[in-house]
This record gives sequence, C-alpha cells and structure tokens, in this order.
Amino acid sequence: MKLDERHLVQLAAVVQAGGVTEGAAMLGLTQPALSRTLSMLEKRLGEPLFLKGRRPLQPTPLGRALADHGQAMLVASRKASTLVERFRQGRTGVVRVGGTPFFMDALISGMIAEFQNGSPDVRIDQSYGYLPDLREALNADRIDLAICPIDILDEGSGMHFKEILPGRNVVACRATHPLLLKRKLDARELLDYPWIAPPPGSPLLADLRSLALSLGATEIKIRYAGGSLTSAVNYMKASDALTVLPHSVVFAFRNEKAITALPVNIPHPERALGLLRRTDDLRAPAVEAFSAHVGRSFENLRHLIKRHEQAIVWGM
Amino acid sequence: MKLDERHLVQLAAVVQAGGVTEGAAMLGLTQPALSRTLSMLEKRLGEPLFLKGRRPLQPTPLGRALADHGQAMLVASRKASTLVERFRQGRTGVVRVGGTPFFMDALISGMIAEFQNGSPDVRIDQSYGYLPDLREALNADRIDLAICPIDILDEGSGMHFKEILPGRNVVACRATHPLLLKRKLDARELLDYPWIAPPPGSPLLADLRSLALSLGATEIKIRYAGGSLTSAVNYMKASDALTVLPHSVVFAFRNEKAITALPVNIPHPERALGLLRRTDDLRAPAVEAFSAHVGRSFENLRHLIKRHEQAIVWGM
DNA sequence: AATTAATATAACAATCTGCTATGAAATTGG
DNA sequence: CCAATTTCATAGCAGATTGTTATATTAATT
Repeated sequence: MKLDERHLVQLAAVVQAGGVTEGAAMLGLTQPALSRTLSMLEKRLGEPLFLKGRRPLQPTPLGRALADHGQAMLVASRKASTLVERFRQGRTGVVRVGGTPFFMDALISGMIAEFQNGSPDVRIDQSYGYLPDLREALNADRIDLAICPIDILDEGSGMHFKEILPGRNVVACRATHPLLLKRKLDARELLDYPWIAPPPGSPLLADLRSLALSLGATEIKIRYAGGSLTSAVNYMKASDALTVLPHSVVFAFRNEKAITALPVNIPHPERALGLLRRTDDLRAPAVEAFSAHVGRSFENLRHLIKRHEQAIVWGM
Repeated sequence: MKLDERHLVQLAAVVQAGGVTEGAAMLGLTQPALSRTLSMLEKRLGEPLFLKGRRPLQPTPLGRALADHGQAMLVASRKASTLVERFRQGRTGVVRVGGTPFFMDALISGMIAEFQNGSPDVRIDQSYGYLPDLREALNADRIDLAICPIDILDEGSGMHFKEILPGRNVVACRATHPLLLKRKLDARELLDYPWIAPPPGSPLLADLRSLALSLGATEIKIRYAGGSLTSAVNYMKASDALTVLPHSVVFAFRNEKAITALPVNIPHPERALGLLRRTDDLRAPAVEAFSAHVGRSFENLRHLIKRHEQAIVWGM
C-alpha cells in the first residue's frame, strides 16, 4: 500500500491541531481540501482514521500511528524549507576557496573567521595554489573561488576577475632591522643583507628577481627558501634577512610590531589581487555572500592602509 | 519556500540510486517523470541540484542536503506503508477487551499471551466487568470486545454475540477434600461445608443461590467473599471450602492438581460464554484476529475437556 | 568517429488539488 | 429541549500536476 506523502502530512496536521479546520489553517489550506483528503485516505485504506460522530475529533489508533509518520515528514519538510531559505541567503552551504598561500594566511583566514561569525553554517574549504593551479581547479569545479594576484592584462578565457587590491610590494624586515636606522636609505644597500626567497611558483619570486635586476645585481644572497608565511616571518624576526612581500601582508602584521616595511620604493608589478571565478558558474549564494564579504573586507583594508599611512606621515 | 514532499522523496531516490533511471525504477516510475520533477525543482529553487554535464550524476551540496530530508520522508513513508499492511492483517493495533474476572484470569490471559506470540505488535488492553458494564463499555466504545457469559435468550440490542463455550458449572474444592473420598456423594452433604461466594455482580453468585435452593437449603455458610479468582483458589487450597465455578475455569487449573470439581451434577445455567461486539463496529482487523484466536482456543479447549473426561471415565 | 547509455523534452490524457458555496451534524447555551 | 453556533462533509469547477509514450540531446565508451 503506497501512501501519498502529502496525505500523511495533512493527516498529521489535523491530528496535531485537533481538528480539520485548525489543521487546515496550520497548513494554509481550506477546510474542505483537508476534509476531502481525509475521506479519500479512509476510503483507500478501508479503515477509519477518526472516530465518527465525536467532536473533539479523535483519531483511531491507526490514524494516530499514521499521523506520527506524517509528523516525521512534516518535520523533514520544514527542515528542507528552512534549508532552502538559508541556502538562498547564502547562510548555509559550502564555499571552496583557493588562493595564494601568503594572502590566504595573512588576510583571508581572518576574513573567513569574521564571515563565519555571521554565517556559522557556511563551511569554508580552503586550498592553496598559484594562478595556473587555481585556474585549473576552477575549471574542474574543484573550487568555487580563487583569490590571487593576476596580471592585469590577463583576462578572458571563461573567467571573471574582480580586483580587490592593487598590487604593491614592499621589502619586509624585522622591526629592529639596522637599515631602519639609516637617515637616508640607498636601495643598493639591500643587497648587503641575506634574503628569503618566496615559494617557488609565487609571483613574488618573479618580483624579487626583477627587484634585484633593478638594483643592478646579477645575484642576491638567498639564504632561506620554501617556507610558508609564518616560517618566513619567524625567520625574519630572528635575523636581518629581507624579503619581498605584498604591502597588505606586511600591514596585516602591524599589530605584532615584529616586522615592517623598509621605506624604499620598489617597482610595483602590473598585477592586482582579486577574486577569480568561472563566468558560467551559477554562483551559489554562499559563494556570493563570501565573495562580497571578502570584497568589503579588502575595501576596509584599503581605507585602513590609507589612514595608517597618513598617520605615519603626520607622525614623521 | 514550501516544497512538495513528493518531490523531495523523488530527489532522494535519484541521489540514493545514483541516477535518474535507476531512481525511477526504485520508485516504480518512468525515467521522464523523475527527470521532469528534478527540472521543476531546480527551476523553482533557482538553484541546481546536480552538477550539469557530469555523468555519473552528482548532486550539489544543496541537492544532497535536500535529498537527506527526502530520505527521511521516504523512510517514514515506507514505515507508514508497512504499518497499514500489518494493520490490515491484524498484526498491529490495539484490542480493548473486557470480560468477567474469572474467565479473564483463568483462561483469556493465557490466550492473550499465545496470541501475542504470533502478533507481538498488537497491544491488548484488558479490563474487568460484568454484563451490564461490558455492554455499556461497548456502546461507549471504551472496549472493542467483551468476553462474558450471557443468558441465551438475551440477544439483539445492537450487539452481536458468538457463543464459544456452553455454560456448565461445577462445585470446586481442593484436591484433598474429604468429600472426594466418599463412595457415593449425596449432594446435600455439600451444605455441611463452608462456601466461598463469587464476587457480587457475577452470574456465579446467582448460580450459587439457585444451587442452594435446589438442595433445599434456606441458607448456606458463606465464609469468604469478594476475592479474585486467585484468592478464591488459594483459600480453597488451604481449607475445606467449596464454591461454584465454571467447569472450564476449574479445568484450567488441572495441571496444578490443587483444586478439582466434585463429582456431583448441579443445575447448569441457561447461559453460555461468548464474544460480544457491537454490530455496527467496523471491526479493526486486530480485533478480528484476536476474536478468531479466542474462538479457536476455546474450540481446542472443548476438545481437550472432552478427551480429558473420556480419559477419566476409562480410568475409573 | 561511431556506438551506447543516460538524461532531457514534448505532447497528451487522467488525476489531483485547491477553491467557493452549501448542506449536515454535533456541541453549546439558554 | 430547542435554537444558535461551530465544525465537518459534500458538490462542482478551474487549474495544476502526474503519469505515460515517443523522440531528441548529451555524455561516455570503443
């Protein structure tokens, strides 16, 4: 005997509400609609679901038992409804985000935490990679969103890119670095210190090379390579080593007062940090919401940086 | 967003089966029917439920989550179906049975246990009463079935009566009663011993009075009254007291060898034990099954009694 | 590139759903 | 005990939904 799920739900509503009229109200139906469903059910089952001629409507044992199952369905139905609702608002779901390690570690991880304060039911799956990997991952639908620096010319090819922070690199060092004491800093003095190489594949590695080139050096003293951001920072804290980092990454460490940027201008790349997504992706709302959050966070960050720099200037 | 329960069930089937075609088979539908349901769901939700252009069909996170709820409904639906099935076969449900205390305690309770060995999901609610109460309870739908002795003339009035055992009373005593030793027993000797009165309201009480009358006694020595069957039997075991009991009740105690019937014939009442039900009751299958079981059990009992008596005769 | 298997679409008949209007029955209050 | 009121049942109808078969697309396989 196959039973229509809807019928059981309606039965449950009637039993729970204690009457056809109230049950109908609970479901947003009219009373005759429900009444008919009950009649049909009873006719098909060949068994009464309610004691006839008694008014507070009283279910038979069978009626009550079936209503229990209907209740389970009703509950599942409600859960499904709220699930959809929340999903639509981007308040539930999964966002698979990939990005370059330094940005992810220094900035995005914190933004994820903030985002989840407001949307605790959105899970974030983070992965690391550089542009080619991320592009590939997007195309293979292994991630929904990539956060990475991209050469500004590099567009098209089924991807949508949204710039969230202009590219700007600095030379980072520990806050107690000897070069910071100099009145006027000659860029060529940088070559006297050991360097930390950014991870292979990182655009920063290319930036470091072009920096060296612009300083007229054929070679720089790479002392340490392959470490994550935390490793690089820790290494810097304990040495006079220098490295090239995005300004925003150094800025993110400002409160620790352990590392800082040297006051030298270095060529800034024709590159900007941004959000990369497939254009044909039917963006899930949670992805949309997270992207918007990241966008807003970086906007705040830009303002923070601007105010911070003005303060520095005033302070000088 | 209200979702059609049926749609979620279908979604669950597709996700569980891993494909539209197999999901359709699982539900006993055709593939296009399911396919359309999925399209409609996606259109209404505005969200994809499956990754497009991938085969084996793979659900999106939302699709999977909704399918989980659908699965819950599917489970509830199946349970409801088997519930109905079993209910129809009388293998589940509630039977409210009322009866006279002695028969219930001596015979019916055991039959209930036997019945439930085959139908463990049928609950039996037992209550006690004599004919007027039972009639009333049947009419008020407090019980489904009454088991009690009824005067054979007494019929009609919206009730259906099925005789299951002819009325036959005996005088019961303990197995070691002195009267059992007599070669020839004069009925008037019964008056020399103390008696246990059946409970007030019991037809046995009337039978006891008419017995006394037939023995020419104006009065009999009532020593004990008001006890249940167990009490009466225990009292008998420890004394020379006599009482009037239905033969079948005494027979039910035959294995204990503690009480027995005196070999005297006493007037048997124009009364029979039977099943009483309302004629207009849309007999639930469980009630039907239980009634049938009780009927069969008493039939067995009749044969048992017959064989037992023949054995006794041969043994004499 | 051809074949195969699976999914999507189309068209149509039957059913079902919901509604409004109205009748019947049971409870409530005098 | 009867009238008023509330609640449930029934009827009729328009529109939505369901299922079917036949056929077109699409992805995987060889």
